[in-house]
Amino acid sequence: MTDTPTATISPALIAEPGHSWATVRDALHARGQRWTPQRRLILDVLAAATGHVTGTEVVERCRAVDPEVTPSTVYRTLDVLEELGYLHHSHGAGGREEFHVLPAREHAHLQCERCGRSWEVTPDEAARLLDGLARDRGFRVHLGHLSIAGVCADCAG
Amino acid sequence: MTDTPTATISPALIAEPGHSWATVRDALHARGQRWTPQRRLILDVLAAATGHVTGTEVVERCRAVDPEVTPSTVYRTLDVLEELGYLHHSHGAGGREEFHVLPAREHAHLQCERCGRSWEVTPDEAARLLDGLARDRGFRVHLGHLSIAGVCADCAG
DNA sequence: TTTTGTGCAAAAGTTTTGCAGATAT
DNA sequence: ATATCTGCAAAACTTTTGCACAAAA
Repeated sequence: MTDTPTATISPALIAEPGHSWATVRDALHARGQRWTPQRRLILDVLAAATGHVTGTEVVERCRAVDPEVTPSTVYRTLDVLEELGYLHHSHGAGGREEFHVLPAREHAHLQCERCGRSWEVTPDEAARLLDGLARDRGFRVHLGHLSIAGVCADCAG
Repeated sequence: MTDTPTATISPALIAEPGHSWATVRDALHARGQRWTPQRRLILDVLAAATGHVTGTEVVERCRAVDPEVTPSTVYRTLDVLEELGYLHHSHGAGGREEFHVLPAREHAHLQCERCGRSWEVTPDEAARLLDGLARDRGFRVHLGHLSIAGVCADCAG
């Protein structure tokens, strides 16, 4: 991994600034915490991330917009947002943390080891496995933390 | 994670030196590669690891036996062994690489987020999920790379 | 004004790499 | 003899932490 392109980030990667983060802001305030420009930027980046992003990616995309933003701020904010429940993280193919904004329903990720693309796996699809593990072992799977690696249809040829 | 105990490693963690690694040695030779004391030690450590170990753990356990062994040697050997197919790695709760010697049949891991214990998930148990993904999406899951996080029966109370 | 957040810089932890010398074949 | 391995040291990379100053409430 020597290729860490500080490339220009496509505008599409940053959510439209008009997005209302009122709920998050209120949740922060309810805990005596602050609503800052940096936190809004980080949320914009997360919201624009289709599926998931690594910590490094969030840092890069934030810095592409505002070079003043530092890694420490990003990581600390990701922690806060996860505590608030607006964010989950799992571990992708490279073993790096992958964050995603909490969607309507929790889902797992399917990740192709060859092309790197990823898809969501809904609770329905995973139901049989989850139910089986719950029934046989009493194990409750944390679906949002589940990353399934393999080879996708296209790459299998 | 400031606690990296260089603690004495229980003898139980190292496989009996009598173990025959003839197959691995032959596979190495078949590729023009060398059979070295360091590689044998690393295999002993891996074989004694119940289920999985992180790269750091392999390093520590090797050094507990022979302090001369260096991280670079361990990581390079792990790569070689994985290329040969004697080893697989996945990513555990902390996102760190977890290696395990390739068992008779490939299996996934179930890992409790509270107590940290882990169990094997057999292909049978995961079959429904795997078959579903293969049928509906043409996605072939890499079972040995699958680490399922959640809460175990004991911790759920 | 008081507490929380930020940027900076430095550290921590894991894994990788370059290289000269050692070793397996 | 010769290509592969090893140990050492240093680097790469991601993530964390301490601290003084800035900013939010």
